[in-house]
Amino acid sequence: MAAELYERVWAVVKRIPRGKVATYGQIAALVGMPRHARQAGYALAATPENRKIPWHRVINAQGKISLRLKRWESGSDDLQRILLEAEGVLFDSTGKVDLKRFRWQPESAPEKSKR
DNA sequence: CTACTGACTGATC
DNA sequence: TGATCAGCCAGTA
Repeated sequence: MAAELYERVWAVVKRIPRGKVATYGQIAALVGMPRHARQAGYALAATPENRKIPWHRVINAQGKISLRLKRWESGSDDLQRILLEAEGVLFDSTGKVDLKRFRWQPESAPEKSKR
């Protein structure tokens, strides 16, 4: 079952150091799914609270909070954003994170060479 | 098996 | 910067 992949995703997410963030595509690639960003998101969506997973450190490639912003509970605008700011991740005027500075770059994921 | 939807991504306008 | 289009995979109806 894909549940194993989920656990793998969570494991990767847990490896994200405080004050850093990672994109879905990045996580997906780390777990062995180069083009499964969506599924990576699925895994995060299925992340059980009891797992203590810093899911808020996982954002989209645009450096913005995803979640399709469709069902945020009244009152809590951007919980994810608050949590990230609390860890040192800053957002710009457009509400985006400076991936150039806060993107988590795992050793196993050489992300050099200008794209 | 086909169709639709979904925490996405990258390119283009 | 922001919106739109198409591509990708998986789960569910």
